[in-house]
Amino acid sequence: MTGARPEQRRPSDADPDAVGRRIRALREQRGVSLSTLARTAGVGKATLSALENGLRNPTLETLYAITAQLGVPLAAVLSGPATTPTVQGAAVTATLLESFTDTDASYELYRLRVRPGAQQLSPAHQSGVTEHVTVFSGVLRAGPADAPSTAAAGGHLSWTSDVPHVYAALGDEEVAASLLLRYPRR
Amino acid sequence: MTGARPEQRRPSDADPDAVGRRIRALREQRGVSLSTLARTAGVGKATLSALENGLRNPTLETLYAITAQLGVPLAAVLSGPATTPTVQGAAVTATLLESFTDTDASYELYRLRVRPGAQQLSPAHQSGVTEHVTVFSGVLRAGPADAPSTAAAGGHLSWTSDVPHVYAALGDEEVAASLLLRYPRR
DNA sequence: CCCAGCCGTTCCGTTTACGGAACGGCAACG
DNA sequence: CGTTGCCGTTCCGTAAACGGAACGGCTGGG
Repeated sequence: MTGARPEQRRPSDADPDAVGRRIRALREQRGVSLSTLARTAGVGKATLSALENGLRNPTLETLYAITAQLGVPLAAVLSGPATTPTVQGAAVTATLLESFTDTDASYELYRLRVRPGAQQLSPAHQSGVTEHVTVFSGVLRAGPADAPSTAAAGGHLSWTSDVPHVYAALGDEEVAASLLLRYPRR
Repeated sequence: MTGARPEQRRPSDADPDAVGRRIRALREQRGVSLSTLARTAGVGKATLSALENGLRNPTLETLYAITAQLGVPLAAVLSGPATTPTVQGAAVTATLLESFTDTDASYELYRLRVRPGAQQLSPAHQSGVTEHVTVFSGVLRAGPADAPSTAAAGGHLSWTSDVPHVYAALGDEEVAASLLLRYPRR
């Protein structure tokens, strides 16, 4: 590095490690080999390999060639949902992905993370609010406080949240899930 | 359509000229000089100058340093404001909100819009892929082509998408919904 | 068993993005 | 006028991102 400045680490926001992991995940999800993706994207295997392992700081052109071939926007491999509002609770972290309103109701779509070994009780919402949860990973126990249900990866739960309700991760794995809140128009 | 990944993209995403113009616009909008921004962002004036004039292919690190100093997410200079990756089909528009991978499977969360008066048939996915749809508004008829189900606002449908499947909006109202695709790890 | 083919990583020479410094242009001031 | 100060651009040596090729590992076939 130029100048006699102490090496500054920037592990957080746009670190090459996270970008590399996302690219590798997208590639493997499509069942494509590194060699093939490198060839079809028009970049060197050395480049793609180093990039996926976070050993390089790619140029925009390289990143674009790869994400274009993967069929995702460039932003998809950069740091996650940027500057989105997040709610933190005892056991649950919720990130708002999108909100939506139509004539009958308004909706809020959240990304949920539930930490293991803790439970979170939420007070009742206004009457008529429903919650829909789809579990990505882990085992989730959630629902009305007096009658929660359990769902594993791929499962779906829904309930009317006009009574107090709970969230808990069973086992010692963090639960990832999506949550859709539906607020009927009053 | 859910079979086809987003393949279209706006060409401006990685156009160094457009990126440079957006950075220059953001900088001037804040009334800060090129020299000052370069110093506070910790990049060379030569770099910033060349970048703004579209003469270089910046690295991720450089872009991040500059956008962080400008106080905007990196994605803000890659494409126009509020652009999201979108797949268009005959009847369905899908916007990727988030993708997620864990040890067992990977997930893609989409925002769906289904136009009334049309129907869309999607080919089978690889074996084991499941789709979860939660309807925001309108009435959706969707599922395996030989046995689709119907859901109204607040309802939820899910099916295994290793056979051809259909999407259609019943009535004359557009359907808004969320779609979660789950790809088991092979 | 060997060999062919593909995998992802490593090696290495070339290209190029990088920042410090030098430059010309412009405005303010004595 | 010269001088000073900041502007954005250009020059240039260095560090590093790049792709081609070579490499070792694994798998399937003869």
